[in-house]
Amino acid sequence: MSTPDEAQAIRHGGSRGPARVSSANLRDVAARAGVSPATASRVFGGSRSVHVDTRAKVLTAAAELGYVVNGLARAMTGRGPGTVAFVVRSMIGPTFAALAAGAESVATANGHLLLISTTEGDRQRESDLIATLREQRARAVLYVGSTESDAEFDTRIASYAKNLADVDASLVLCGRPPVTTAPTITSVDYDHRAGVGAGIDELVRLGHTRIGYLGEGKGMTTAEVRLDGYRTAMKRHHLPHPKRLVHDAANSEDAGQAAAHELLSMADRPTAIVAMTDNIAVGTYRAARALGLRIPDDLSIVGFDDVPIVGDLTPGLTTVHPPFFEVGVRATRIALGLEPAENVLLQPSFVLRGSTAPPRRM
Amino acid sequence: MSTPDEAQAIRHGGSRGPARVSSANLRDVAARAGVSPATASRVFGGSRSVHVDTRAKVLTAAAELGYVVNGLARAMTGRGPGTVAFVVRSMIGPTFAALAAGAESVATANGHLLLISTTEGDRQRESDLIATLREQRARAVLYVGSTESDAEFDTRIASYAKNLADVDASLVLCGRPPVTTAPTITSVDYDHRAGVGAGIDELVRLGHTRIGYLGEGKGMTTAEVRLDGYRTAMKRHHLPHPKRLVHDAANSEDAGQAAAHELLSMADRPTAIVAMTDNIAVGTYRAARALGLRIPDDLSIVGFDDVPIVGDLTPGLTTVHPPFFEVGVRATRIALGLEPAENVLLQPSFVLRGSTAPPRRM
DNA sequence: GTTCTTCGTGGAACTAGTTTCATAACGGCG
DNA sequence: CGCCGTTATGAAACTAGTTCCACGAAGAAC
Repeated sequence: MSTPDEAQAIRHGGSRGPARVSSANLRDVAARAGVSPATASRVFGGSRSVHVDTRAKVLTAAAELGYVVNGLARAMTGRGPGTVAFVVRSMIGPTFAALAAGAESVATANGHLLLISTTEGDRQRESDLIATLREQRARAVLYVGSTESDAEFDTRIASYAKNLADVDASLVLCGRPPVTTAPTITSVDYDHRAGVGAGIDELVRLGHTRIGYLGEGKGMTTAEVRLDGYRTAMKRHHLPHPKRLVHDAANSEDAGQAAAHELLSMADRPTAIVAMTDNIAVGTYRAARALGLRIPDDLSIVGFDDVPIVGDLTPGLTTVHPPFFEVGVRATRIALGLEPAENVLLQPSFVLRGSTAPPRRM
Repeated sequence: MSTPDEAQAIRHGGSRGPARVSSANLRDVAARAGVSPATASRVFGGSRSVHVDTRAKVLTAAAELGYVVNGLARAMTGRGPGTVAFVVRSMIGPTFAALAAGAESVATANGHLLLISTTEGDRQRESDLIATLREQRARAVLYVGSTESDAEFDTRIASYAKNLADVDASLVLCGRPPVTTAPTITSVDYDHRAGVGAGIDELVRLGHTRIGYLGEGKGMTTAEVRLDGYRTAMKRHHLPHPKRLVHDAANSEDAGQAAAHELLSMADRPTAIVAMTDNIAVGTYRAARALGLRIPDDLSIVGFDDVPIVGDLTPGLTTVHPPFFEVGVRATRIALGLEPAENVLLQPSFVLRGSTAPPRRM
């Protein structure tokens, strides 16, 4: 049916298709160099005990054949770079990049590669992804960001952790609190409560007593913790924080604007607003403008995230700067076993700009 | 020296070290199910021709052993997800995320994984990275963003392309112009010249004749193309564009501020400034404020990149919105061979906001 | 009732490196 | 000069799946 020659032709000339017939392999190189595959392997594997002349012969043969070590085959034996996976809901958004950059720096420094995947909040996609990462023998998985705070999620993440542990991969939560029902899963987070608290401390210091809050109230971990930070701080200062002062707003400028408009339209509107995120704070700027309120004279605003450019708003937004890069670094270090797997809670810094001032009528 | 039992113990209990002894492999599963490895492979490989009963037996055995397909071994035979690599100078910065998101969406949709690596502008690191990606048999490499525009770079990128082609991987330039000396390397870019041109058209329409430019002038591809867009548009409108109107500024707010300060301190200062990037534009806002110039009354400003929040500055920044996501999508499609490998030049959109107005003294 | 398919399955040969174990050669030391 | 340790190397057995080829059995067509 096909002569050897034809077969040869097919092997090398095969037009397309998945017929990935990489040019030369280690055995070819070894043969051409007149050594055994074992010796050739030693040359590329970095073993010291290869005679210089032999090494030269192998290297020459490799160059002549255009040989490239097959990392996939190498990976099977545990050599070569491993992968660290960065699993996040969405790449768009300010918080992602710095966190990923931190993770990447550690991964790279340790000879690993960083895989980034988004779930888009889709459970199926998420679980397929974990399955794939398991199969690909990812060394570590960073599960990044806020998620639903319900029992179903807790079960899900616990099962991911277990599944990954089966293949010696670790799972680290990143930028979100630990899961109470699965305390063995390490979390590297920053102190949302302290961040919001710092904002409120400053507002109280300035003399504010009616301080509103805009943000999601339920369902997402980050949202809940930040709201709790508001309530806790208000309590600490013995200030009232009735439900009317807390309006629900998703993390977007438009949602923030709408919620702020409502909150600021009340007769006894607050003199200051703490926003769950800078996006919401920016929406609050818009609403305040639309209502003819001056910032910070008529309304003080505190944001959270310290998104770029936000300092150049008029006035610059007073906000909380989370240590995103550092979170990425620490999470990856823990995931790779470079430091003990203990929950980490990093401190954000408070960035005082122009959007906060004493209330007008004191 | 070691009895079979001890060996067994070592095999399974091996404390740490690289002794990645994953629990069960395909042969174990096959043995337990009483079938051949070939049949077991068919079950997991998705081949249709396996008897339902057999399939069930294999699946049961796999479950009992906690078997997880080894994607690394699978990858060797060309099956399983491939990887698309996203190579970028730095992850920090606004342009990166949307581009990566576009790339990821296409990669994921086609069953691939996205690897992200930064070079930090380090040649050694970059070339090591390409070598690694070659070894790992990445299917496609997206080389993202601006780079030095010198002959050395052209040589370098051409050699990357060749090296990658050796292992059937494609290289696509992404968000930067083609390399003239290596025309076989596909580029997916957006029209920087047209973007800057649209800004100048608008300024001219408003009556401006003295229009300055702030940005890097030489050395980086994106910078050169944008500056060229300025010069070309000015020429088209028969407007003077002497060197004095063009000040050098790196892509940062501080650099922009410094350069803008200089430019605006001239006696015959321009009535409008086109900034290479929004960062520089924000710096220009600062400089204008410091000099007591009102925007847009005393000075019109046009940015480039449409970074988030920039619309909420006072006034909102008129700028150019590049189709980052789409660039990522198209580049990945081309890199994966889903569309013909032809250079793509996408059109940015012009976003008219409040930082542009007629000059005061016309 | 025989031939022709088709289905299900196993054996063995692939994908490509790494590593253990054994052996040979060589130099140093007694 | 012989013994011992080191170095260099190869054969073969690993890492784990996939797939071609062949064979038997069952059902379908003639």
